[in-house]
Amino acid sequence: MSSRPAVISASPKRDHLLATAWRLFYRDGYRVVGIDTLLAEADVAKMTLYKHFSSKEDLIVAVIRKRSEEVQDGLAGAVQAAGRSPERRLLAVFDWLKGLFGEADFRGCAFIRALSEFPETDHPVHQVAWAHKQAVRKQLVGLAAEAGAKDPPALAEALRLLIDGALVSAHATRSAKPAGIARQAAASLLKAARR
Amino acid sequence: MSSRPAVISASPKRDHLLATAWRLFYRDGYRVVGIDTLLAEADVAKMTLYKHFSSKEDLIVAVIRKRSEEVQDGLAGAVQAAGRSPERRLLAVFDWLKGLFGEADFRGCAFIRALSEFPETDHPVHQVAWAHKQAVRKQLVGLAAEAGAKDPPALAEALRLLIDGALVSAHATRSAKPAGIARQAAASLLKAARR
DNA sequence: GCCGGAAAAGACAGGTCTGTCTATTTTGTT
DNA sequence: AACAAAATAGACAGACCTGTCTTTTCCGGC
Repeated sequence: MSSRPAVISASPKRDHLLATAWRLFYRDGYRVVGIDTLLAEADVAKMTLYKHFSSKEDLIVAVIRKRSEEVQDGLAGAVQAAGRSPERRLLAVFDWLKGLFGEADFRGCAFIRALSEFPETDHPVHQVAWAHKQAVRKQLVGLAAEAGAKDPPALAEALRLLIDGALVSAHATRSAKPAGIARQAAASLLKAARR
Repeated sequence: MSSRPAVISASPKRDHLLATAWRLFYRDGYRVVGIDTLLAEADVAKMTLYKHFSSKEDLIVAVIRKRSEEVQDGLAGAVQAAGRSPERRLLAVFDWLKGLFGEADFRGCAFIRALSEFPETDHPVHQVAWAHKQAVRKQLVGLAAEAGAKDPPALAEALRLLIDGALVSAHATRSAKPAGIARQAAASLLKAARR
């Protein structure tokens, strides 16, 4: 018996589809990009797609889940690289943001855009996008606690507001500046939250 | 000669179309709602729509512009009703937000959703939605200056990040709580910005 | 009662969309 | 070389999309 996993997952075609779908969905939008466009771009047959994903919606969910993991890993890496100072570790989140905003193909937050394109809160795409925001919130609570905040969940929540706002601003202005504004505000909030 | 304005605007049919379009676009999304659905809901003929608007895109822009005026007026009214204390006037923005979040049909920020559905920054819909955010920013700069902030534009920018973040959070959680979090953070930032 | 403009009704063109199906070809393993 | 699994090409259904066009109907002012 081969060691093939029970769930159909690790497949080169599947990965290639996910990567291409991510690129197009993020660039143009989840709804506006059609299956045929995606297949032409990926150079993959339609039946192959529907063998790996039950529907376009299912594909979108998978794309968002994968991106969520990448973002969480990137964030955790940036925090770890920031050293041991709890304050610096917390503010490293905003430096990481600045880097993200500076990328040439930055088009805003894929998760906020998913929440917007699928505004019904019980829609699977909406829910998986929101699950990402909650995962980030968890990371922030840890950092806030480390940094000695009196009420870590409260500080984390405020920081998330700053981050989401910065993501929106950076998208529309095509600028990394909002990261700096958010960073300064975060430092101020942290100071106040320690007292 | 009657006092009809030069620009074809104040028409009952046009207003009715704008109102219906707003309701459907805000509930379901700008792209997902088709012209035919809108016309059936408004009980208006297709040619009537295309007599008042040159295209669907033109209609979306008009809807967003109208909503922007309403929001700015609502905000200005809430600030004025808050009295003369500059701090209270500034924080009234967040109380107004709380009321907005509590509305039964609240579905997030129509402008952020427009920015998300039309992610190209030079798209007319993207630009008109961003113009709204800048108009709100102007109002905030005034309030920040009144409240004695050292750098009013900087404080206003930070407040806008909090507001946009709260709008996203309130949408996904169907809760008015983010308004309180943002209000508290805003009060803290204001205190720090006065020193 | 009549006339003119606004609106309605509905067909139409030319696309696009998702998802299914079949038949053929490629690929990897033994 | 043979076989099985995976992927391909391409047609297809049935629905939807925006925008245009023509014909008919309504309605208010004179």
